[in-house]
Amino acid sequence: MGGQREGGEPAAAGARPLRRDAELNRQRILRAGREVFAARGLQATLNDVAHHAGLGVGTVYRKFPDKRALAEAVFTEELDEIAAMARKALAEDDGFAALAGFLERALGLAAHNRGLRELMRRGAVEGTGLARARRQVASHCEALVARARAQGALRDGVTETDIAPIAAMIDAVMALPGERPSGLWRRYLAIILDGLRAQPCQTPLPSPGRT
Amino acid sequence: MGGQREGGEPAAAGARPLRRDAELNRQRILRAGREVFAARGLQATLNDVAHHAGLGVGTVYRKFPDKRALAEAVFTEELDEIAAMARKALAEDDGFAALAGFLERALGLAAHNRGLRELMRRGAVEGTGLARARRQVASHCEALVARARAQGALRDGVTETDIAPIAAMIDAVMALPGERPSGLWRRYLAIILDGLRAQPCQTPLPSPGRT
DNA sequence: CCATAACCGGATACAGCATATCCGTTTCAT
DNA sequence: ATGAAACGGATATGCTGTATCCGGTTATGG
Repeated sequence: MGGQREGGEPAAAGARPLRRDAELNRQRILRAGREVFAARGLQATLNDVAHHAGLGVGTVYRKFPDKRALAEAVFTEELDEIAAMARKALAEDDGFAALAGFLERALGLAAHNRGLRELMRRGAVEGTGLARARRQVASHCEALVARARAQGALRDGVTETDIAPIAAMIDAVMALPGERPSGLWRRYLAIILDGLRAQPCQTPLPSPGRT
Repeated sequence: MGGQREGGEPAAAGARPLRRDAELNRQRILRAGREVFAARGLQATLNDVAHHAGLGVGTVYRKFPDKRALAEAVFTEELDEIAAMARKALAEDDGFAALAGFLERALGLAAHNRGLRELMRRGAVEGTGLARARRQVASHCEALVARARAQGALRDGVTETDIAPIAAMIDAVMALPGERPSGLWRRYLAIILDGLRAQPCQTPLPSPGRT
């Protein structure tokens, strides 16, 4: 799509294939990018990534013109994974359970990925593959909401525009200092999901303690 | 308390009073600090504040050793206002309404104060007057929750430790790009409050549009 | 009105940081 | 073996926010 090679396996067609070690390093960098961005967020340096990959900075800058390029490559993949989750949810029968389950799974993924969360807040530059993946996810969410609504499972006034704010709220809980790796966010997601149902309902709350 | 004069009127006892113009400028700076921090957040520069106050940078640095000092002075006041709100709520009869009303009012205040919100996320340096004010607010929240709970108004498992995450969530909605000055947050606060009640209940949702 | 201590203004030195480059060295491929 | 490709990482660059310094100004008491 863009100017960067897809995350897949070998080099793309048109261009002369990379030397074997070079291609290997490309993979290493992508991997390291994933890990570093997940752990330290988007503000991580390409130097960080390089070091983490056991490579020199120069190597990284030869493969990816700048940080944006690498981040885009990395997160487009991850957003596509989420889009796939949504598609799978769309196949379930119970519209509300599908929506709820998707949110839980997608946010569970984000829980361990600070970079991804930061990306949700900010927003992608238009025209990138990343923006495309983003729209993809958004449109699947719409479908999920629409179906739950069609089944009469949603409280009056709930729309697809509620999804982003809800994600933002849960993200905020995840970002809370202290209980980083705990599942505290599930507690609040439960409260919110209860609040989205057509029929008033109180599922048992996940405890404030560990998951 | 700290080493800085209180926000009040004239100079403190012990020290020789400031020259009249100097004291006036002190007020100007405090005022400007409030406004600038509220609008641009804690990352605002003392140079910004100075310019906003119509004063030179040097003047500001003479009154406040650094940004932290000014921010502390400014936000201690604001937190005290919130503590006062909580005390007033504690005087109401209906424990749940008191809690809900307090949250609404306090968050409504935060809605227009980016600096204050950033302060909630981060957390104050221990030992400052600011930390004291913070604890004050926290303890009042505890009391508010305890009372609602004692009146049997709270859903099972809800505790005072839920307040901070809830505030964080609402803050996240306020920080959402785009709908900054809208009252969108009230919508989600309503959902969450419904979820806090002992009896399942659905108050009508504030619309996603303007307030 | 004068003297002088207090105060003001804002140009600028400083420090920290992330980005991106450059080029001598090493590795691959034939 | 030998040239092309790739590597490494020290370092130049640019930017931002912090804080100081000192010549000029203003208030105040005698």
